[in-house]
Amino acid sequence: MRISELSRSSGVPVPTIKYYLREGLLPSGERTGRNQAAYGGEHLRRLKLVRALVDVGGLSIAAVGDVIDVLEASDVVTHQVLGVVQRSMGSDDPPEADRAAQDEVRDFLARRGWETMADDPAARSLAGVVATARKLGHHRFAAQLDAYAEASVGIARQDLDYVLLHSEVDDVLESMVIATVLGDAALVALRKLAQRDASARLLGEE
Amino acid sequence: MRISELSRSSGVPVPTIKYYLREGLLPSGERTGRNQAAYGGEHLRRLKLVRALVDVGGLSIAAVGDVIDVLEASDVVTHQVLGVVQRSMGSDDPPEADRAAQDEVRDFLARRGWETMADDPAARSLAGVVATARKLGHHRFAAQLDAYAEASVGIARQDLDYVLLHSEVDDVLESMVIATVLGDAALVALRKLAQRDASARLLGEE
DNA sequence: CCATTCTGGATAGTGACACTTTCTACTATC
DNA sequence: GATAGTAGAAAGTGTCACTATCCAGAATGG
Repeated sequence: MRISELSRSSGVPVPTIKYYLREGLLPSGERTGRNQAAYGGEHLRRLKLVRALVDVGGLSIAAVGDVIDVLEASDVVTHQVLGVVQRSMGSDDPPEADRAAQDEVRDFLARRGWETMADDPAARSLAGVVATARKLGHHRFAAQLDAYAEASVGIARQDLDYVLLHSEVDDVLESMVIATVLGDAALVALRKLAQRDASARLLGEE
Repeated sequence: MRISELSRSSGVPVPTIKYYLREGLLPSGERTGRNQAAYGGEHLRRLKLVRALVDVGGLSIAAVGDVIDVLEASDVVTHQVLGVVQRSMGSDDPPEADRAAQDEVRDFLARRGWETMADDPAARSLAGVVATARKLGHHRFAAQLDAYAEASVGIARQDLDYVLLHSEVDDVLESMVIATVLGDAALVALRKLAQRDASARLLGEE
């Protein structure tokens, strides 16, 4: 497969593929001459993954690069990939949390038995969210966290089941990346639909 | 309050405040002279809201403008604000869904009794997610939707409760905006924490 | 054989975005 | 009366994700 066919079957313009090659998001094709190279199914597959991460996951090109690096490192454990993917998906630098917000999040983590995750980036961005809520006068927002967490636990169990179910079929690591990124997008969309449904029922249509 | 004090108490640089004024994100202060204006608490409050939408919600300046416009329109109903906020938060243009993905989402909506929301942007982006999953070889991803939806319904109920609870205290519309945007960020962070917890339990630490 | 199309690789340019900088002509304050 | 601050306008900046242009050489169709 030459680059034009790769472009045709992926829908990604040739110059963009070249750009991804330059950025190390795609391995270079097998050289068959001074200015000729052949690409295979793995390239197509990788290209689709990159586009999914960018288009659906909203990852920057640099973040996709980090994910790819982890996928290609051979000595990486499943549990670690999750961390890298999650970090790549996180916001660049969450607003800093003041003491009160940090305390609320610390208490919350303690209630759930999640104390060990206090310095996880996700916990920090959670503290940032709570701090922002407080600055906006929404001091009771933190009380929502328990309900959100309850739902999240159910979702996470689903996520794990899904990944483990696919562990024979495919590359587990890639499945984990895909499930994490697509799951996020799906969940956000579904929350919107559920909100609109609830809102329509309680507050009346339009 | 002059602009420098507004800057100091919000942490937003003066030139940025001027930029927001130009973009209509902030109403102009009350003129007290040819080149002097006074800003009040409502300006500070608005400024904090703008920063929350940008920093936590990841909204573009244009999207924040749309939200502000709706908040300032007096004849708007609660249920409509939700739609505008949700649209402002959505990705610009989700990947197009092929027939198979559309069918799966249609079936899913029918199972939930959500047929009426088939042309909601959130439903479209959901179809885009499913289509992307299929392109990546994850045909069973759509089966996850029911579990996600179940969790989303619980979350949405929480969200509504929260907004209605605050309907006396504050501006309901603003509460809705804040709860929707911050809730999204909180939920995404919590899913990560829950995933890491589940992953640590099932797959072993580190 | 030869005109046209395509190739990998390098370099430079583009458009959107969210600010920043700089400017001018004033005004407030010490 | 020197210094700092102000509104408003215009131009500039840095980042990002491409996109365009070149080039020498290779593939392909007639």
